[in-house]
Amino acid sequence: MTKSELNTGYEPKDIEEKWYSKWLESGQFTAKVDPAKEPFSIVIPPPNVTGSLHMGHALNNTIQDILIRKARMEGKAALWLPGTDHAGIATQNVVEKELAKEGLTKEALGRSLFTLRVWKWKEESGNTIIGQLKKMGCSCDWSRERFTMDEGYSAAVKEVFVKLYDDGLIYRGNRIINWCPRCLTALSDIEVEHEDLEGHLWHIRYPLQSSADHIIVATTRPETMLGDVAVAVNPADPRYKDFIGKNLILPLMDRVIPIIADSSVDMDFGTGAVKVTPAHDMNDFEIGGRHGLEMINIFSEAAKVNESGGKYVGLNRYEARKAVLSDLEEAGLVAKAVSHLHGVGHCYRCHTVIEPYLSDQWFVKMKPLAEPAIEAVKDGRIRFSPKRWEKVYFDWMENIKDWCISRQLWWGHQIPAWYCECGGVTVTTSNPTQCSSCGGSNLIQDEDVLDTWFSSALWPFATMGWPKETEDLKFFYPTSVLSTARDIIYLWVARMIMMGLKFMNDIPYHTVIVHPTVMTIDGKRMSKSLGTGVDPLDLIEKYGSDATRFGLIIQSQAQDMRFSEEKLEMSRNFVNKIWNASRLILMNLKGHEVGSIPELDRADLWILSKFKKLLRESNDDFANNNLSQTAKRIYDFFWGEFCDWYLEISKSRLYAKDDDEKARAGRVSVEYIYLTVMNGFLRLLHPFMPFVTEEIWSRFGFSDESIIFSPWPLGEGLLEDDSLEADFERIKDIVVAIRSIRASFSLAPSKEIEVKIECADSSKIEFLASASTYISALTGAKEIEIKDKLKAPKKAAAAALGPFQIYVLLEGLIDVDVERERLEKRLASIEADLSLVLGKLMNDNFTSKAPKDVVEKERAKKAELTLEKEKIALQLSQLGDLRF
RNA sequence: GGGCGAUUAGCUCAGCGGGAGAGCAUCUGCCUUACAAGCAGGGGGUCGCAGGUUCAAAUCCUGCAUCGCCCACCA
Repeated sequence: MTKSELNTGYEPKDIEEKWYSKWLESGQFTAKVDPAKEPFSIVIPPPNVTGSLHMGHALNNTIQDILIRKARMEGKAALWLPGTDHAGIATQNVVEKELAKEGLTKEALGRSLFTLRVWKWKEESGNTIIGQLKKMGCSCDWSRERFTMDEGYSAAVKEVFVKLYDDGLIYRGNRIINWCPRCLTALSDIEVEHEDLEGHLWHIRYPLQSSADHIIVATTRPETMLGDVAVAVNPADPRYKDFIGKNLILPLMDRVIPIIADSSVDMDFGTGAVKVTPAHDMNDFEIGGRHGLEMINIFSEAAKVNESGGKYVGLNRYEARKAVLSDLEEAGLVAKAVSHLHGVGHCYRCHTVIEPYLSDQWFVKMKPLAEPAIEAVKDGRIRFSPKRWEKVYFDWMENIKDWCISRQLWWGHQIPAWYCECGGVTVTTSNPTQCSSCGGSNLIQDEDVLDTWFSSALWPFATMGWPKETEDLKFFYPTSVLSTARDIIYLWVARMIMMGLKFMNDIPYHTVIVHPTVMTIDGKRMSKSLGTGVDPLDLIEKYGSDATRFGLIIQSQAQDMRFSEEKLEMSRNFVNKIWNASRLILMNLKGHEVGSIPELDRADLWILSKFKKLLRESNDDFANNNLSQTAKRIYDFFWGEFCDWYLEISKSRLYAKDDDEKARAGRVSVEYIYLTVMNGFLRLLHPFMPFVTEEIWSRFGFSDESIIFSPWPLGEGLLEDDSLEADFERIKDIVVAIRSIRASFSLAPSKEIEVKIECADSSKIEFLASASTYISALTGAKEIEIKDKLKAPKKAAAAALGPFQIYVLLEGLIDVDVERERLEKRLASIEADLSLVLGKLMNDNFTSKAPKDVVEKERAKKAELTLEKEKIALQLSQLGDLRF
C-alpha cells in the first residue's frame, strides 16, 4: 500500500456503487434455508409503489439493515425480505391524474383497460423506491422480492378472505361507513384523520305537530336535517319529560317525526335534544337501529343532495348548508348560532371531508381475532420496543370495532364473492360456475376490491409462500423483528398479529421496534406537499450513504426526532476520520508477521481495554435496541480514544528507526494493536457503515472474503482493566494540563519545553515513569523529570492534579500576570469543589447513611483537593518572588 | 374528555439517585510528514416552574405551565 493509493479525503460515491454491485453479483444477500443455522428474518414494511424514499424510510431501513447485517455476521441465516405494496387508493389516484392529463377518465377506459394501465405504470415507475433502497446499501434479498398483487400473493389474499368468510368472521351489511366523496370509496375508521375545526353549533326550532310549542335542537350540520327522522332526548331529562312520544313537524321538509327517548343523549350538551339522521351520522344510525327508525339517505356518492332532499337536490354539502340555513332563518327557526370547535374526519389519502354514509359493504368481525392478539403481547411472546407502545396497542385492541374492508376502487384485490339472481352469494377462491345456493350459472362478481391493509396484514407469511407449506415459511416464520413507524401500529402491525395468529397459528414476529418520527428542525411534520420534507437521496449525494445512515441513527433517540443535518456532516467527518486513520496505518505497516501476541506496553493494553469495553457495551445496546447509543460509543471510541490518544502515542514507536531489537519489538506491538483494533472495529461498524468498512477491510486484506460474513466482534481474549483505564485518565489529565500551560503562554508548537512532575503517591511513580514517553510525545516536552519529592522550581508554570504536581519550566517566557490569573482561577475552582465535599463530610447524616464507598470516595476527593489547594497556594505565593 | 411523550449550553440532543456531557455554533492559537471534513486550548448551563421523598434530586413522586402526538358516538 502506498500513499498515492489512498486519497486524503474520502470520496464515497464510486466506492459505494462499486461495492453494492459486487454484493449483488456475488449473491451476498440471498438467504439460505439452513437448519444448521439459527434463522433471523425481517420482512420490510412494504413501501407503496407510488412512493419515493422519505426520511422515515431512510431511518427505518437503516435500522433493519443494521440488524440484518449484524445477524448475518453472527452466523445466522439472515433473511431481509423486501417488496412493495399496491396501495389501492394512492396508486389509482396517481394513474387517474395521469389519465386526466391525456383528457381521459378511468370510466372511459373501462375497468380492465384501466387496470392494465395501472400495471403498466407500476412496471415503469413503481420501483423507484427499490432503487433508492439499494443506494442506501440495504442488504435485502432481492431474489425474494414480493408485491402485494403478484400472483401468489393474490392467491393468499383470496384464501384468507374465503376462510374468514367460512368461519363467519367476514360478513356483508348495510351500514354507516366513512365515505370519501372524492375518492368515491368507503374507508375504515382508522383511515380517517380527525382534525379540530372551528364550526358553529346552530340551534334550530322544530315545531310540535299538536301545539304551538317547539323543541330546539343543536347541530353542527344543519343540512342533514333533510334526512331527519326523529328528535331524541334523554329519558331522564325533566325539560322534555312531557314531550316524549309527541310528534314534530320537520321544517323545510314538512315531515312528521317523533320525539323519542334514548339514554345516549347527553343532557348537558347543546339543548339536550338531538336531531336524528340515521343515514348520515354514526351515533344516529345506532339510535335509529334501537328505535326501528327509517333511514333516509339524502346524499349521492359525491355528497350532493339527492331526490330525498326535496328542493335542495343537486347542491353539494356546503351549498345545501347555506341554503338550508337561509331558509330556516327566513322562517325564523334559527334560535341562535354559537361558534364551536369540533373534530372533523378527513380522508387520509386526499384530505376531503369524510361523509358518514349508508351503504352495502363487507366487514371483518374483529373481536374474535383481537383476543388472541392481545394475549400474545400480554404474555410477552411479542414485545414492543419501547415498551410503552404496548399500552397504545392494548387500548385500541380492547375497544376494537368491525373493519370495513370493501373499497369502491378498481385497483386492488377484487372481492372473491359472486352474486346470483337468486340472491345467493358464493364466496370461493376459484371463479365459480355455479351458485352455491341454487346452482344457477348466471353469476356476477362483486365489483369492489379489498382494503390495501387487508392484503398487507398477510405480509409476514404471504411473502413466504403461504398457503403453500414452503421451506421458507417453515424456517423463517415467525420473523424476528418488525421495525416500523408508530402511525401504522393499528393500520398494519396489529392486523398482522391477528392474521398471523389466525392463519399461521403463530405470532408474525417477536419484537416490534417503533422508531422515532422524523420531524423538521422546527418540530413540524415532514411533508412533501408542505415543502418541509428533506430528500434522503440528496443527503446521500451530499454526504454519502454511510454518513447519512450513521447520522440518522445517532440522532434517532427521541420519540420525535428533529432532523438535524449537522449530524450528517459530523458523520461525514467521522467517515473521513476513519479513512485517514486507516491511511496512516496502511502507509506505515511493514507487514511484520505477528505469530503470537507480542509484548505490549500500557498504552497498548489500555486501548485494548477500551476496545473490549466498547464491544461489550455495544452488545448490551443491541440487546436493548439502542442503536443510537452504539453509534455514539463507536464515534467516541474511535475519534476520542483511538485517534486522539492511541495513534498519537504510538507514533513514537511507529516512526522509530527500525535498527535495534527494542525498536523492532515496539513496531511489532504497535502494528499488532493497529490490526487488532481495526479488524474488530471495522466489523463492529460494518452494519452501520457498510460501504467504507468494506472498502477499508479489503485494503487491509483482513480476509479474501467480504466483511459481510466476517464474524461479529465480541473481543474474545481481550481484557477490560478498569484500574489501568483510571491511571491512563490521569496521564491524559497531565497532558492536558501541560498543553493548557503551553496555550496560556502561546508557546509555538516547535518550542521544546522541560517538565518536572512531583508524584506524592509512590504507587503511581512507576506507571508515570513508564508513560513519560507518551507525555513528551503529546506535549513537546524534551525532558520530563519525575520524582516523589521535588523542590518547586522557579520560573515555571505549575498545575496540580491530585498527587501530581506539574511544573513547566519557562525561563524567560513566563508572564507573571498570566500565570497568577491562571493559578487563581484554578484555586477558586478547587476551593469551590472542596467546600462542597467538606459540607458533605461534616454532615453526620451523610457519613452515617450514605453507602461506605460513596463516603470513601468523598474522603479521597477531600484529600486530593486539599493537596492541590496547598500546592497551588504555595505556587502563588512564590510567584511574587519571580524575577524575569 | 382520556392517554402518551417532551421541557438540560445559542441550536439538535445524551445523561435518568451520589463530581453537569456530546456534536454543531462561538473565542484563541496552529497549513505539526493520517486527516483544515483537521489539531490544540478556552468560554458558555440556579437541568421549565412550585412542592415533596432522600444523608443526597437534572435524575424518584405530586401539582402546574408550555409544546407535540394519539384516541373518543365534542349532536
